[in-house]
Amino acid sequence: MSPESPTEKKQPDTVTHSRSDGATKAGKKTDRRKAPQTKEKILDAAEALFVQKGYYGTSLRDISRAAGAQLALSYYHFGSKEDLFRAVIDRRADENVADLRGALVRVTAGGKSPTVEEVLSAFIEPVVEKVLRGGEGWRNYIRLLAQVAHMPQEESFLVPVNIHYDAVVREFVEQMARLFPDMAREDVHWGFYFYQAAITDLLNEPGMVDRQSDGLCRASDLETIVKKITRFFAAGFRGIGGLQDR
Amino acid sequence: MSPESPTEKKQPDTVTHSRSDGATKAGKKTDRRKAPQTKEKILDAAEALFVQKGYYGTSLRDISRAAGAQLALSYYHFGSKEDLFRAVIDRRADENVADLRGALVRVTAGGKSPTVEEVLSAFIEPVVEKVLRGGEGWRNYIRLLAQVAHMPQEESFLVPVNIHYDAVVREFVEQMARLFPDMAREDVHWGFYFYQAAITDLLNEPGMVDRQSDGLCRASDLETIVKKITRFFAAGFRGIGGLQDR
DNA sequence: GTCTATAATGGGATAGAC
DNA sequence: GTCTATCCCATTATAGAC
Repeated sequence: MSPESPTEKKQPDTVTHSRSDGATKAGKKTDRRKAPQTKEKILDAAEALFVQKGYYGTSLRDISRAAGAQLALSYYHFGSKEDLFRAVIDRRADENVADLRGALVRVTAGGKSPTVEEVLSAFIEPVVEKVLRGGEGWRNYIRLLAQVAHMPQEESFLVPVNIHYDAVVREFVEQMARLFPDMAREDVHWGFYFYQAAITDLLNEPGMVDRQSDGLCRASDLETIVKKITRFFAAGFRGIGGLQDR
Repeated sequence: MSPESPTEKKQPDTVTHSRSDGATKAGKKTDRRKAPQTKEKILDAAEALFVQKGYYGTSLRDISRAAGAQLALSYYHFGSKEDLFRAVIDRRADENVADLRGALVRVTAGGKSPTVEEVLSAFIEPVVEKVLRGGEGWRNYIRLLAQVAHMPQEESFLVPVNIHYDAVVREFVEQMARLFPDMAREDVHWGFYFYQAAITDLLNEPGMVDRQSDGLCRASDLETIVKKITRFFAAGFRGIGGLQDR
């Protein structure tokens, strides 16, 4: 288990010192206000490495090296490893939740009743969008979220994730329940939970389906998957909901 | 993050020395053939701890302490931490796979065509059976399997899991495809993959549904879940299979 | 804010007596 | 097969100069 360092390209140090706002203040003393850059670089590196090797499998040394920063700076900016992990989760959570909520609001705009497919799509599409077009940072973040969803509950550093995302999930379940007024509330929860499980699995572990299907299915082809998964789970909901017409 | 040792009852040392075959050889020297017990106890402890804290989060020192054995014995019996992990997976794999295969054979006995529910049940019931009535060891093992299914692909120690379980999963997918001859093979794989995702999530993380549903759903109530999950996914398969009558 | 240096601890792994 | 003792290295975390 040789701890491989990730294939990160370290930016040359010269770039680090060339911030544009440094020029405006006309170099009195050496401009050392690199904090925003360093902080972000540490967060980026942590995000990438936590995904690749897990929380325990990643050391602050790995992170510092990948970020091109000093080990001590992780402690200066974040305090501890757990705090750093929390900061990684927190950084993009609000935007992500806002996008999910926005998508839900959009399909229910004007009090109209959406289709099951529309509600299911509203939950997966903002996420897929980020993976496909949000750049490497978002790609790592989403996968990290999916990974966290599968970690042992006992871990104390997992709490912040739940805080961010529980509320919006409830709103989706609410909307689903409105679509199937005759379905037991319990069953709506189960159905949506199964749906979340499929999504997090997909985002997390691109390899199992590919292998089991001999390449027929490709978990990395997210555009195809959005169609497949919404269709399948819509059928599941309609089947247990007893209504074929929505 | 205090590393709690599991609630294992240490067998008193007196019992350790009272193996029946020790008497047959009429105590020449001190009978030290405790290997089978020690080996199993290390495996048991490893199984429990890997589930609780993950691979990297568990040290061989933790395992040895929980097993009531010396640190060096883990190396003597298994070689390395990775090898120990593999041994944990291997120990119960054959029996587990045999039960899955047996359940599949049973619902297709005599060349008869099973229902979708029967095939889905054949995949989840042997597993649930072990969790409910297989004792603590099986309960830990199944959860460990579910956990492994969600770990980063890159980990080298995950290979043995795939080796054991891929074949039988293919057989289930085969049978499913036979039930839906008009469904694209690809879609059968997707459906079964979603199903596996829901199962592994359920076995892994008993807490998320409970929380999201305010206790309405309880992931620990596996008997209820077998009904819910097979019903939901059968509906999913029928919906995309275009056949309402099987 | 950044750096070097180091403390304090725990990790995987092995040698060798019994 | 079991045990003690130990090597060597990585880890989290902090102190203090600049």
